[in-house]
Amino acid sequence: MTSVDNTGTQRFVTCGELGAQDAGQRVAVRGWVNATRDHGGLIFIDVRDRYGVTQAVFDPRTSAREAYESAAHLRSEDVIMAAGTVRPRPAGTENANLSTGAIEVAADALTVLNKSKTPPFPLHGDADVDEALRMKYRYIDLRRAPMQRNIELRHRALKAARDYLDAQGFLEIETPMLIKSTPEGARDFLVPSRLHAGEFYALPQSPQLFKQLLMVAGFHRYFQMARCFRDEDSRADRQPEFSQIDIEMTFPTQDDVIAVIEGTLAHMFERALGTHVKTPFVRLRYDEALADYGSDKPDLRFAMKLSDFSPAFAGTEFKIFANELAKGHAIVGLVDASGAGRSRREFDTLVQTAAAEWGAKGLAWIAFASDGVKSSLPKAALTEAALTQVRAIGGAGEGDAVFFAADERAAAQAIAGKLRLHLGSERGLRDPARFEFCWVLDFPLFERDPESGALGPMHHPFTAPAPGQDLLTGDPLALRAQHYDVVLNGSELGSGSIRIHDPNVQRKVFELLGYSDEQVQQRFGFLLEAFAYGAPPHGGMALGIDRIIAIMVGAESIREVIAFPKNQRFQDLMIDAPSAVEPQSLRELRLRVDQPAQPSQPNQSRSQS
RNA sequence: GGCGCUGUAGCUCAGUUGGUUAGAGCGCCUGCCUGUCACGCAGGAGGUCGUCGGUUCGAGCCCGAUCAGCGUCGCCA
Repeated sequence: MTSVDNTGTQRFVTCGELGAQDAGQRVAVRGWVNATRDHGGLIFIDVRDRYGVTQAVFDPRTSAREAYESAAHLRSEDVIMAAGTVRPRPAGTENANLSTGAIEVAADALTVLNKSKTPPFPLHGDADVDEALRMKYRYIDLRRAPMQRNIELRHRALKAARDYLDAQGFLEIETPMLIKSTPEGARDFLVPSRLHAGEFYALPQSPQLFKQLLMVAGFHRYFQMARCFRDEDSRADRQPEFSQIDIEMTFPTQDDVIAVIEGTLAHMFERALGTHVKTPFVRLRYDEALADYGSDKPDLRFAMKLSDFSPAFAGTEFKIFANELAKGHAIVGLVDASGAGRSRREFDTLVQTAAAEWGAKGLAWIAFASDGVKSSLPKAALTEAALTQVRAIGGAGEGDAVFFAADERAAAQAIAGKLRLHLGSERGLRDPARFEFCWVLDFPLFERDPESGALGPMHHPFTAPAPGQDLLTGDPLALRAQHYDVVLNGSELGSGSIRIHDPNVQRKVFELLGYSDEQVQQRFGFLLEAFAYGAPPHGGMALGIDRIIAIMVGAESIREVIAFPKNQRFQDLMIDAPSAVEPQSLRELRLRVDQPAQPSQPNQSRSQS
């Protein structure tokens, strides 16, 4: 092993910075062995770091003998330092795929800083490696170029958001992680207190109450890159801990908050991606979003709006539709342009998908084919008047197909909305490189739990009702909120609202939600107390960082943009968490576990050592 | 918690109707190779077919259970 000389005549450089202008310079590169090409004579070593790849060449005629022999034994992922002279590559051997492809380092010295075992999976190439294996060796997975890109882009985007918000007068303020558990909303992660045996902290589901108190405290404009924790059952693309850009401001109108969020997002996309985002974003009312797109987070990358076909079938004697309409339900559908050419089998598959995956009771269709009208519906439904109206309502012509879901209006819209997304994907209309933002406004203040029938907050119980409504008379479900969602490509990026600052209004809302005075006092007493000491009007928003970055980089999963994510069962396969603790720890906490300790066996089937 | 898919070499995957010694590409090891760049060529090693049980003369393949991973729904103010 040859040491790099320490004469100070060499310059340490990254693997991405050398170019033709550096020819003749004496340099040392440090990094990982990306690939080796041993020609028996010449040995090429690709050295990799975050910045790129640089080719080092060892030549038996010019390199020190020790260095040359050492180079012959290099393997993937060894960590080395190679020193030598930068020279242009011989004509015709330049590599246009590398930023440093015009030059190479004619290496005469080599230090092996650390050998590597053979990595458990290849670092280059596009092979789809088992995600559990990637997670167990996340530090290796993160060396791969796409992951390095994702993590760096995340940094750039968050830096852009910080810079923008700072320039707008927002202060970044941290809020506590050990807080009080409240039974509303998602399940809390609990942290036992040793000093107060039998009592627990909760990890925050969001800094919601603290940011409101910061407004009461007069900080005017607050933001935080906040970590949030929710102990819910796992689901696709959900992490037990996730990050939000949490924002709150004093004396805002809804438009003020919207302008700040639009500016923040536009700045993030501009600085991290180089993508110009048009502002202001399109605004949709909640009812309008549901009616046109069957979703409160519409994907506006394509049109294909839904229509209400109820009038077309109002006069027909087809029992199923007639019964639904008699119950006040709706027949919601959409036109599948040029869809009449689908085979019977394709139609059947769609109908089955609708039933199995979207919870549809049924899905009817009419195809206006060139050789006549075909349909899953019986003749009773297909009167000339009905067909004429279907064409008129949907704007359907020959060659088109029309789908219909008959159900309660909200359910029919939801099914048609899912079909819309399905057809959009099928037709390649959901281009991940396009970014279509919108706002959804005028949400209801409350929603009814379909099972318990109880009234619950649509957003959270601190959301202010729209002005000019009487809270105490009339249907609470008809009340509108000053609540707004920002949506990108069919994903909700964030939710916000103008908050209630009047303790009397807050009490009325709690009352409508059915909270008893004792419950309110116990859970939110400190908030009402604070509001009694001069609470300014305030409002804000929280943006889901992981989702935003995932959409920016076109990743399918937020796990691709989180350095150390947990798996679908919320385990960390690398450090093996969660895991049992020492009995002594439990004794100190005065806890007894009501379940025999499971011997920890993470990743059993794949475990190597 | 429900449902679905998957589990074969270090990695990605084949494996026919249940039938002799379970294969390929990449990786790994050895040798050759002086302009390659995921170098090339030759040879070699490497397997509890996730686990347990059952059916069978015989199971990678069929049946049951179980574990694990992923997807999806409930749930997530």
